[in-house]
Amino acid sequence: MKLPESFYLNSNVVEVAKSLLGKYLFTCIDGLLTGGYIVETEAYNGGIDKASHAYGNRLTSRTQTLFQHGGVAYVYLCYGIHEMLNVVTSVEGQPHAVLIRAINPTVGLDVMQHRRNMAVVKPTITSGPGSVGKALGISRKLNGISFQSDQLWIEDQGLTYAEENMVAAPRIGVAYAAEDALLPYRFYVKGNIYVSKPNR
DNA sequence: GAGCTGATTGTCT
DNA sequence: GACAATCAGCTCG
Repeated sequence: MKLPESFYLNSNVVEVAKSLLGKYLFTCIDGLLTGGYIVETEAYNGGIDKASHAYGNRLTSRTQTLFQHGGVAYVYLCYGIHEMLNVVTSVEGQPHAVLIRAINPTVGLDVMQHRRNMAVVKPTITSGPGSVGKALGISRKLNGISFQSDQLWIEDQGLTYAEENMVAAPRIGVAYAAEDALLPYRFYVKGNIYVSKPNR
């Protein structure tokens, strides 16, 4: 069953990032179903987070999606190559989002393998935000789409993790964000092979 | 309009 | 471990 709209309206984006661990993310692009459960996320805490694109409530054509109500996708291009998927949360006007950094694939492995041009399936197939985007067929055409749609959605299939199996750590690649780079806004499942950086 | 930078990854040494 | 790939947004002029 799809997560209800209310799940995404929580104004505590850090809480949402943590509770997304173990949730199943699916895409159905060009009629091809792919998905798996989320094992790594990062929270971006709206206008007061120097690591966020919307820091200082900066409103541009790119960031306007972040200001929408929770439950839509924010997809953007990084380094000119990688399409990254975020889950927009909280109420309209609060640019909160959760970056999906890694999933444990369960459905459509052959499709993902083809999209990634991999001769053999390796854990890197969905490890890291750029890899997740590519494997799931995410493109900027999905920017602003609802997580209640039939192209992109998240399900709760009853998978949960105990506190000791979830790790909170500083985010990746945000050194420019000064003191905000140290915040423990990255969450991952301890020991899962799809987590993008070494488990500690 | 030029110049720089980034929520990264794959490849080559 | 270094670095190229490649483009949108931001800052200045």
